[in-house]
Amino acid sequence: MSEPTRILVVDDDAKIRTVVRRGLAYEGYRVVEAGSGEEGLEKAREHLPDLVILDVMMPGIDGLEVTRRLRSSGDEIAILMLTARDEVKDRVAGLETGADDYLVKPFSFEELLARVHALLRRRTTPSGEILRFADLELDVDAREASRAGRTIELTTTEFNLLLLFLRHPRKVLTRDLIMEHVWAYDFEGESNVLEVYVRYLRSKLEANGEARLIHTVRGAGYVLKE
Amino acid sequence: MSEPTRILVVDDDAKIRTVVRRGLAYEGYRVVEAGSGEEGLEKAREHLPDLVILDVMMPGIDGLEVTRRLRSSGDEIAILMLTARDEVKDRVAGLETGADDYLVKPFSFEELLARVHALLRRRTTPSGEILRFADLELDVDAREASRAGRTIELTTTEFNLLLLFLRHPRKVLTRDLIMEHVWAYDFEGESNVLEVYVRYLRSKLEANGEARLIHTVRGAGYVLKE
DNA sequence: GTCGTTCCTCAGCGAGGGCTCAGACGGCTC
DNA sequence: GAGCCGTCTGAGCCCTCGCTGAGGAACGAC
Repeated sequence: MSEPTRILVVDDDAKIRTVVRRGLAYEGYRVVEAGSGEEGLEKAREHLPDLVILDVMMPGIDGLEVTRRLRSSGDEIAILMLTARDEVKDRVAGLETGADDYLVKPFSFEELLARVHALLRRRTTPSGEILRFADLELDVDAREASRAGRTIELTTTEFNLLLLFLRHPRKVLTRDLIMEHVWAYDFEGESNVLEVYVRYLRSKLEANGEARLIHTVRGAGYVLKE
Repeated sequence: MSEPTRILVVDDDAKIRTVVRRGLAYEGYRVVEAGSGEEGLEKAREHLPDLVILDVMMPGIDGLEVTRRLRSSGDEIAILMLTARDEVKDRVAGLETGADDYLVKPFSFEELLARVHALLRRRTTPSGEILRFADLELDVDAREASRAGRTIELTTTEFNLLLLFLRHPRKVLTRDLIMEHVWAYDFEGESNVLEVYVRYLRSKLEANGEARLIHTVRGAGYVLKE
């Protein structure tokens, strides 16, 4: 909500990437590019985008395979597939492997934008959502957490941070990724805000001596796990 | 001069949406459109409409599923379902999942309007409606509140604001949402009317030293909760 | 006109919460 | 066991957000 929506564009055609990137950036999205399937998977892991725009036909790992792997990784990422004209079988295969929608090349930017909007709408947190992990609950509407029944008040930043963890349980989130998502920094100088907020969260979540849920992964980042 | 009634129209057929929107707008309603179930849920969350007009047959999340999700979110929204001709099982299923009424396509606008009026009458002011939260009561007809038995006089604006809170208990309502509902602003310049009225309400509701019910969520908005 | 009511504006203030910093801690490597 | 690097911790600064009290504008009743 507060954090900007991230879109990953995977296409081996640099021209298409550029057009799409510029257009989407102008619309206020954060755009990451990848020129191949391999790079796409890597960038997806690195940035946890909300939406992936994916060309089917690429040398190496193609769009279908990328879709398959993204889906098997468990995150709920929206996938918009770009297919060549008249390649009906591609579109069918795309939807079957798990793409959420497809767009036939060539397309106008407006068409693309319409699909993007539609897909992102679907992704956004549905009403009444309560995220759970172990004995921890986060009521997104009420913006409050609870653990083992006791209510926990959170400040905005704490809430955003915990939300990120709960959306990606059991995944190690790197410092950079967290900073980028919760603080929207491409920060230059060093700062230890993240450590400080992890501490705040821990102290609130473990106030009654409960087990640690946010674990430090030295040299990497943090994970939410039992 | 109470807040305008909001109606959300969810149908994948743009023509139907347009006809319905124009007609209802002419009748003085505020209309929001959505072209899919997903978008419908999103718009419902964003605008908190009083009534949803919902097509059953839609690709993706269909009308039944939308109904289910709206109902599970706890808000009391009136739902009018649009079903294809002769699809009796749809109508039954619709009512079973929680729709309040249905209308068979094709329909005349007058028929639709009649149902809309009927539903809104039933929903918004079933005579003698009293909203409650904790020890707070709001008599919608009399436009007056009471807490722990003692009667509280409210001005129009105070009433509208409290009504909004009582219709969405335990939900954080953003400033923008509240402004939009109670003041019908798409306000440009800054104003702190909202803060002022929250203050008025608080001072009236807590005149005898009772616990706070309207809580500030810094950086976000306000919630009604114990 | 005067009075009362309600809506809204404004400016000052207080504190919540975001962030920084320095030093302590602790796990790894050698 | 020593040293180092990465993380944790406690203290504290400071800015912004929201709260407050006062008062002016608009409106209607009389």
